[in-house]
Amino acid sequence: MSKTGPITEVPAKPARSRRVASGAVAANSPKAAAAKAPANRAERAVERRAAIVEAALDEFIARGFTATRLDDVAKRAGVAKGTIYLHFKDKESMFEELIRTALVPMIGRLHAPPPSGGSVRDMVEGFAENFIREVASTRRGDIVRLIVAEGPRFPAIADFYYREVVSRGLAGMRALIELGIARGEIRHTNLARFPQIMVAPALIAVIWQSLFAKHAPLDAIDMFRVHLDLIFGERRTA
Amino acid sequence: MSKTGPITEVPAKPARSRRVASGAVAANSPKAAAAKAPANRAERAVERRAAIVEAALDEFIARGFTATRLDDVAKRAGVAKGTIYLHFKDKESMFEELIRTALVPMIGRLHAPPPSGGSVRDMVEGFAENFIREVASTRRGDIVRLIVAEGPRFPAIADFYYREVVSRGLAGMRALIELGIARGEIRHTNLARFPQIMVAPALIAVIWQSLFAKHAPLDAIDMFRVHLDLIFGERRTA
DNA sequence: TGACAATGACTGACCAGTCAGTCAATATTA
DNA sequence: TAATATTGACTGACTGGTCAGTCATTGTCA
Repeated sequence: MSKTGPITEVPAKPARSRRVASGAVAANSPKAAAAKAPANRAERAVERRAAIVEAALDEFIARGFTATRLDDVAKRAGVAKGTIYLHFKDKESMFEELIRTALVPMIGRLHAPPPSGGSVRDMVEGFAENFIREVASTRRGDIVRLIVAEGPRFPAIADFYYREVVSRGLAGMRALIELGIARGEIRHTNLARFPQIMVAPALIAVIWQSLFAKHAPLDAIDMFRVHLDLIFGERRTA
Repeated sequence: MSKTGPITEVPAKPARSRRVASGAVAANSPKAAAAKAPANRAERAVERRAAIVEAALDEFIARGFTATRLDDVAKRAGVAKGTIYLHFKDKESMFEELIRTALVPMIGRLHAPPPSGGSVRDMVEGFAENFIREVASTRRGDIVRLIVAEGPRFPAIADFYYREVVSRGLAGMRALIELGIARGEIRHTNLARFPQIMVAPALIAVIWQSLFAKHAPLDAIDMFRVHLDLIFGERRTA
């Protein structure tokens, strides 16, 4: 065994082909660079960097840190390997920066102004539906799995994740729970001690999707509603 | 970066030293081989295999599949690298067999006769306490994390885990939930549709322990009791 | 044209897996 | 029982392939 591992193959779209053959078509005006023809250097550099980030995330998710080959990342990004090193110091810092970058949108959500209208249950339910739709069923979910997988070997990443995502998320959830208790929607006052319970099914859904979806699909949103019924009591009609 | 990675160092006890220098001490009788002097070949082989399994599990847990070096496993087991290949076909099948072997005790638990006495809540609580004590806080928990980490790259393992552990565990839990519903202990009949909810906090605890324990210790058993309160209603006194 | 971006062939370290040789344990013979 | 032969478990140096990271060369923009 050398090439053929247990690793599920990654298709690797060939990325946009190399530059359009030199002198061809001057169809678009020199300045009005639309989507296709990248204008100046800086712009192109940004574009390439994005392509690298994109490709690297896909590879890291599919193979994990160690098994990912930078040659593959380069090929997938449509770039030479050396180009990667114009943007990142080495594989390790590239990985860390990637994860950090990928988490920013999630962190953004946590700060998003909670739509204070409606019941606490509606707030939690809306939040969870968002989370499940945008995380559990997308590549962001794989990032969470990636953190679980590589966290112990990258303490810096686990620390960052705890600080920026977990502790903030739990604090927000705790506040929401306390609001629910104050309003009389939630009767179990102990729940505020373990906000983890509130989000547990959502996380289970993330893991389930990437490991067992093909064995037994899981309707995460439906499951979460049942979970909320436990906490807030059975829903009226809806 | 070549040797010094982000990898948290693993101490690696040097294992028992090579055979005691030839003619030394005949302190113990030739047949009554106690713990120290391994008697015949077969016995020694079994012992060595066990040492390899032990060492390999530690390394795989600490570093993951790809980053684990068989040289290190051999060193830790106090054995030459070639010896590993007397017991396992290659690294990959070694990994798979290890995981399978490590799961057997867990599978055993799932089949254990449920102590039918007492309430359903007591049964679940007893089961969960066991699980948290024996899995969440031990190396078995790391194995669960390892499966989450490597599962997507080892479909065979994910399949095995689903078939032997997950589906059986959930089926058992569903039966328990239905019993609880029949007895009137559980009012939310929908819970039987998602037994995952029942075990979610226990799994969260497993992941929490290996990623965030040092940031914020989590009393998993306490948390699980609160979770059960949601399902069965607040506990009387106890 | 000068300055910088991009390339990809190359290097050296690393590691899974091999195999010829060793030697303690066991079997056989005298 | 002692001397000798046979076995096969065990070893570890070695091979072949892989891959992170480098850098001289080439291409491109302003």
